[in-house]
Amino acid sequence: MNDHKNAPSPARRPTIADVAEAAGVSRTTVSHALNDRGQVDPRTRERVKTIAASLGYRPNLRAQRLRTGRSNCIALLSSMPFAVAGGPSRLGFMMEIAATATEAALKQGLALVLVPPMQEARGLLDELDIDGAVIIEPVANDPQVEQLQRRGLDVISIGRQPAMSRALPYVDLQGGATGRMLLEHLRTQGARRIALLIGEQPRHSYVDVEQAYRDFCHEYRMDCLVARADEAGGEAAGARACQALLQQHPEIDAICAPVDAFAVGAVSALQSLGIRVPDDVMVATRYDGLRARNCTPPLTAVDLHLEQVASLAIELLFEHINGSNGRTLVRAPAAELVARESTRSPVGSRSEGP
Amino acid sequence: MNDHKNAPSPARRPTIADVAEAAGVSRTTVSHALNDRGQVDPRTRERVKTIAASLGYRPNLRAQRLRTGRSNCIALLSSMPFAVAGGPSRLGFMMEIAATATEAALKQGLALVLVPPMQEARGLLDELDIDGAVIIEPVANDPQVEQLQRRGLDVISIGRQPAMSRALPYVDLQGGATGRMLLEHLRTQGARRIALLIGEQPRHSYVDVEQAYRDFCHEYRMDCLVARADEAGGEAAGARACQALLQQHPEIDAICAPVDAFAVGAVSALQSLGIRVPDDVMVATRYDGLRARNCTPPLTAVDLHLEQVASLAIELLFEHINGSNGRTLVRAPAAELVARESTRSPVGSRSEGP
DNA sequence: TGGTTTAACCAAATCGATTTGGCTGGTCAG
DNA sequence: CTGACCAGCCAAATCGATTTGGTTAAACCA
Repeated sequence: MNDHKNAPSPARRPTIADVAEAAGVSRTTVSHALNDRGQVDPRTRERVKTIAASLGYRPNLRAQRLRTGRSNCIALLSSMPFAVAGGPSRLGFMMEIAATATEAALKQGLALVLVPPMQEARGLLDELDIDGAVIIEPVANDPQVEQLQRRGLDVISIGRQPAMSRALPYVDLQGGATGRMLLEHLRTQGARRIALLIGEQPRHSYVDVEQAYRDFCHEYRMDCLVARADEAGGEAAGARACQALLQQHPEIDAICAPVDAFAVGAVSALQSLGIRVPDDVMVATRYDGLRARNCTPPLTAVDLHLEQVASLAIELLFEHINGSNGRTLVRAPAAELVARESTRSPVGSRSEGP
Repeated sequence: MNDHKNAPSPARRPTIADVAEAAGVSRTTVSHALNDRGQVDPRTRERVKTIAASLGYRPNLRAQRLRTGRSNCIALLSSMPFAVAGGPSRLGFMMEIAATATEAALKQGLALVLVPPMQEARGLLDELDIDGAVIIEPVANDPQVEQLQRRGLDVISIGRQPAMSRALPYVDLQGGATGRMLLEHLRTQGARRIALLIGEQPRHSYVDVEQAYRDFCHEYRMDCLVARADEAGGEAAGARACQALLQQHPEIDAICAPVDAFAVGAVSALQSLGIRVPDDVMVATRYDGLRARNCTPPLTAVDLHLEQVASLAIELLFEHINGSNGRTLVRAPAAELVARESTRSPVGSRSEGP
């Protein structure tokens, strides 16, 4: 049972000590040789590398991490409840970003772990051995962000964290410009009394789009009609908010609802009230996901270029992990409108004659 | 600059030694007390726990992992090229499983890292500090599986690994039954000359569905028409295969294409040939994802209950990681047909009379 | 009383790397 | 010839936990 020096146990992975012995040098020299550090004779360096390779040596990651204090692992989280972030099919904003981010991360040698937006995850957040995190559209004073920062981790966000004295470094999604684009589109299509339906939470996209909306209303001398729904309520909350909105303001002829779940909820509320989309009321949303495309009618939305956004986010986080001189802001590529049936001008299908 | 014993540096996280000193016991006792191991006076145990909590002590994960040899981290991988697994929007089978699996994993205290199906990931697979992995529909002699097993990691698969003397433990997706269901549905809808379009790779779902198809053909005295396309080619490959198939066999009145990318490719090939779906040729697929639903016409597909499949997979892997007596097989819940326009019976729109 | 058992605790080894702070012996300037 | 300097190498400390193999004193038994 005893392992004698000259009877190496067959299954064990070779360690740096094995390489050192085989090469007839010290562990220090092996470490230096393999990592291209320190003063090592070039010939020795080569020899060590060859021997290490022939032994199939791979450094033990756990040991390396304990010593260096790095885990080469980052987390991706969203503070949106899954009712909005994922929906029944669990595919949405977060997953779309996750798919690209994980690729981008691996290219930098980082593994990406997914943290689902669920309550139980909170306790487990501290158990995660990570170097940093990307958080999607955090709210002001986001508890997850605070929890991560308390651990001294680098955190960056996709979409600015609103109302913070010192915001996280972030990828700017330019919510204002995107909102403006949707509103202009609705107006071009003929809408004159546009309402805004956003979430209650202090999220950058709501704040920015609301500002854009107010500016827009002011310019065109339109009444400001802002309704709010609770994100956790998902589509149903959107439907309720829409219903209340129409009761108070039956004159509305378009709804801009950046959250896709709210937009879809609004459509179903409209339809159950016998109001036609887009003929009577147009609907537009921001995130161009499964929901927007599968809606009847399909919803006009915005291509945010999430793939590039995700890559930029990983790059940004990487900068901050490696030295503290990373940028505090990266601009996402300009969003593009994807016009669909839900905002089609009622030409020809108009219910009233000229 | 020196840290004197009585001047604790402010930022440093407390270690087990700090707790030991504060409690006036040894590190051993602290470890035993906190982990409910060893012989420790119940009063001491309580006291240590209280002190640890008041100091905000959390064990260093990297140290724990080096010592215990566990990382509490698992990987999710797919051997399907992204052209099929994800597509342009990167949302698909893998991401749908990922979303649920990451939740299920966290509940077991495991972090889940996503490994995208890309070539560059191969080199990085060895850098991943994981206890085990879930692989989606591996092919026979899957290189990723081999790479993981060489490291001595536990690997389980979603969908049986075909043609292996000793298959991985797996969640049985029952490809045969699912295929049978699709074929029976097509027949019920009036199809009499059904072709099968599958991938070239030795994947369980192809093998099983092909077997089911051959049995089906035999029972109903139908000709066997099996076309194959290369997964890496995505929709285009499906379209080409479909085109070739119809040139040779213009009598075909239905196509069963388990891979959604192939099915969508087939539809576009049919349409460009002036063949109507479903009136002239019906199309059905297996994975009910974005592609199937967004296709015009929407494709009949199968609800595989991927959420439950993902949870079962995590459970299974967990069993194997904790002791070697895990089950070798778990059955997925029965799949359900989701009938859509692509297989609607041509009642009323029939081109030929009775 | 002498000997065995047991509860309670601890010092030191251990995991496998990196890093600090040396120690050599040779070269070169003064 | 002496001291400074440097290339090349190594022993030991270090990271922060867990685990092994004790020691001590009290309890128990014949």
